[in-house]
Amino acid sequence: MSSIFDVELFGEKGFKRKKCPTCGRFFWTLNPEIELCGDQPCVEYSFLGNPPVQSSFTLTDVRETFLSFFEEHGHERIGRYPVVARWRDDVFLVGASIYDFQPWVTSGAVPPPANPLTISQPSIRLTDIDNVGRTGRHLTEFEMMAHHAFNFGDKEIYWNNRTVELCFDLFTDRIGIPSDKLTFIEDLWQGGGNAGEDFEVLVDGCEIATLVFMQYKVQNGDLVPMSTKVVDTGYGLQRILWLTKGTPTIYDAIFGDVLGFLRGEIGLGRPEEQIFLEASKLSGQMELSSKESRSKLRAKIASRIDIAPDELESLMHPHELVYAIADHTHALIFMMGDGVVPSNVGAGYLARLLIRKSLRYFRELGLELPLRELVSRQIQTLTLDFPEFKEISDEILEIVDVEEDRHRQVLKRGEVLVRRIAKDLQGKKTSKIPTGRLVEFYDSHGLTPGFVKDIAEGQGVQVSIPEDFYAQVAARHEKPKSEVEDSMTFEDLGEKISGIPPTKLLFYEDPYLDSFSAKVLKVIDNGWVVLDQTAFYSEGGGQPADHGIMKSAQGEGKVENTQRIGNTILHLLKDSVPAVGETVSCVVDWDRRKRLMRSHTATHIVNGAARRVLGQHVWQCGAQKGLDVNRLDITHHKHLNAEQVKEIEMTANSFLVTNTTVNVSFVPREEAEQKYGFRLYQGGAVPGREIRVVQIGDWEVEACGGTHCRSTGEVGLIKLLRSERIQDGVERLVYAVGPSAVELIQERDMLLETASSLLGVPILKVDSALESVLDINRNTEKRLRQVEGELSGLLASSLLENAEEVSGFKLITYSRPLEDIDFLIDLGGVLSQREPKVVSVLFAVGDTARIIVTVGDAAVNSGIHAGKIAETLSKSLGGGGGGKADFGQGGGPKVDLVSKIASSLEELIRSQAGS
RNA sequence: GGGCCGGUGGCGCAGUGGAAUGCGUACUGCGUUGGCAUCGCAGAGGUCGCGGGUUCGAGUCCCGCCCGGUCCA
Repeated sequence: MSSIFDVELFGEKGFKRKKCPTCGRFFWTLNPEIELCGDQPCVEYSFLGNPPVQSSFTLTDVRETFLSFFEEHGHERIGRYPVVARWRDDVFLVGASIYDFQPWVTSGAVPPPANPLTISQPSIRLTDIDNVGRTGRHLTEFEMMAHHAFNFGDKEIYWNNRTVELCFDLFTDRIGIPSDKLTFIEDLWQGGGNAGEDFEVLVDGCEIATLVFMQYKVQNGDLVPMSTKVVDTGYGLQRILWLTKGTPTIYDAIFGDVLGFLRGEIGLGRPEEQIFLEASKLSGQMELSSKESRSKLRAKIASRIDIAPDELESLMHPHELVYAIADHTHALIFMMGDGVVPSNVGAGYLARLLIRKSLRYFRELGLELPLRELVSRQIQTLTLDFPEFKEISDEILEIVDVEEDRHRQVLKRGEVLVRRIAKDLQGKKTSKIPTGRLVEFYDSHGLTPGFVKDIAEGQGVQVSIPEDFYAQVAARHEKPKSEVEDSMTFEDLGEKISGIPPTKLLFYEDPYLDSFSAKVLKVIDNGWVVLDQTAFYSEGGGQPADHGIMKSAQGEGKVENTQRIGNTILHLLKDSVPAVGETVSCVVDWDRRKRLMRSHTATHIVNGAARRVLGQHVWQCGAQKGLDVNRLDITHHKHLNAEQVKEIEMTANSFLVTNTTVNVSFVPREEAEQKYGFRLYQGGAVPGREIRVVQIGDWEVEACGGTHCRSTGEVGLIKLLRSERIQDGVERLVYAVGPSAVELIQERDMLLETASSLLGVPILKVDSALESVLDINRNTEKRLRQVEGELSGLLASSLLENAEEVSGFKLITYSRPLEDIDFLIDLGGVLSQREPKVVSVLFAVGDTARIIVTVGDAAVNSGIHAGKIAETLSKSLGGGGGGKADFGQGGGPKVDLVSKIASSLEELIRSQAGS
């Protein structure tokens, strides 16, 4: 048999292959009595209260045991990666150790940092977040310990035999698990577009490791073999510790101190071991996705330990919340420690989700404790293993406070909102809040149905929460259709340049090289030219492409774009395109390039300044260098005020004038990460075994592919123009650099000059002069309104004196320019107040005509209706109108008819008076 | 990145296409009072987020943008 599962070790040790009668899967074991595979739901956990190992391991012990074991067996130990996957755009968070090496290493594009290697990678998975605390085994943050071997082509490090052997030795020799307790189940693993056979490794029903032999690409559902074969293992650190302790839940094994603290704050006793022991056993037996299955589980546990389901619920629920809080805040620290700032988008939202869930659980438990106190405790414990969180802990706590305050605001606003709606419904004699409203409260205002219920029922309005509430929320988010993908232009180019040797990058050898000669290797029909070497910088890292001139026998061509695909640089030529084989002489548009170099160096300086002014949580999360203005997006939880912007500007410029040398070097990845930390990856992680490190003194060190000035003095000047809020948690700094900055300052100066000469005061008095101008304007307007009021009084008298008597009413018609419409409305009001028998029809005439009709009390009582008069008159002007009995308005575009409709007016009044 | 909710005096909010006498609160003055609270009277305070469009007429309807909130990936 040549199956990948039939490894040498099994033969040597005498493992037997069996088929599980329940799930039908094949598995390997040394225990002749075992029939079932050993996984859930085929078997129950049997280590609870009865661990297979006698030990007093801690998390630190297990981690160290693992890593040193693999070091002793030829693996290089690699430091952990951040939990924020800045080097990937397909995921926000690292969910497994292999994420660290995707896609660059696994695709073969970049060599691994070491081979084979071992690592313990903190990983975050939020998909099962609602099961955390309830199942006894789910965590949002866990450490995946791993040993990886990358086998490229013929160069094999090791494969299935060695992998299983190492795993077996680790568990039996070092952890001390009896060998006949180990079960290896055959399975097929798929994920992230790859697949491979794998073993699930189980002990006493607990899965503690997965050994994947990744060797296929998934294409259209088929498995296509790859030349790269990767040993991808994952050992659950927390699971292994749980196994050795045999506590009722995994939370008891890892969060001991925190759980005790929380229970103390709430006044909650220790949970009944038997209950949670059974819960953990049983929850493995069933999917816990719906509320229904959760209550089924409750019922089952209740019958096992002979207790009423309601009583069981009240015994378990508070403890489940305590477990969940401990877990959520723990994961939160990893996320924030690695630079995630809570936000309403991206990874930031996931951090906010954890905070909000924790706060809701606090509320449910009646816990008044500030969240920061719990987080602070957790950090203290966590820094023993992760000292890197020390320097950022104060900021984490501050941000947690800000978030808790925000949440309070949400609830406060929500309470007012729900009260209002409840009152509204009562007015309509409806005593129940409709489900649609409930969904809207949650989706648009962040209010959970439970919260709404509390408030509404206090107002005497009923709320019933549907079972499928969250499904209804989800339904609101179903997309109608997906967007069309971008054009594949560059991918098309990629195929056409395969086989061309890498372009020699002259701009790295000498960033100040502005002219060079090169040989044309390839010309693609639409004007893209590949050279053997180039000083044209290709667009990347937020730095726009170089432009310039390329001279050949064909003439002088303009380089209008430069792009990089893999290791090849392509130039887009306009006018004269050279021929293959020609030698061309090229000149880089140096004014452009010099501006971009200054901008790029300035960006690093501003980033460093922002971190110094605002704190360690500041990370670059996007940057665009330009010829005139540049922008840098940074993570920060509050709006920047004018003082902070000024301070960043001053800090940056004060450093700039020290004229510090900008040092660029290629450094092996591991060395760079060790020396400078993951701060390097401000612009996302950079591929390659060697990283190009741009170091500006001790101010800022970044992995960066851009071109930079020799020293900071060349930047000249950095002028911050403004800050904007891009998203919650992300602030954008906009700034100009060098001569561009001077230009902008000059423009602003000019504006001030103009303003000062318009106002006729010196520049320093522009503000106070403008203030007094505005003040005068306000007073003038007020005065105007007063005069208009007086005028309308006088005018009313005169109009009433000259009013036409029609059927005992005083008919007034009067016309003014269109812009006096407000005056006419006022006048109409005065007329109807002064004279009960008045019927006034006022016209405002301009490009269009407006009609105001006011009618005095007596006339209204006699049946005259202002709105109807306005309507009738307006219709004859080609428009429409309406209004109340005493006040109507309308108008129409037929301006020239205004003088003629007066005659129809008398008729109108007579007919209304008669009716 | 997408969905939804919102933006009207300092603050909290009303406002069926037809007058912003807007409402509550805070503010100023006067009165009531030994003083405070309370109460009464008067007053001040508005680019209805911005820009287009439809209309005789837009806070209100349509489109775009800006800002805030929230949920989802």
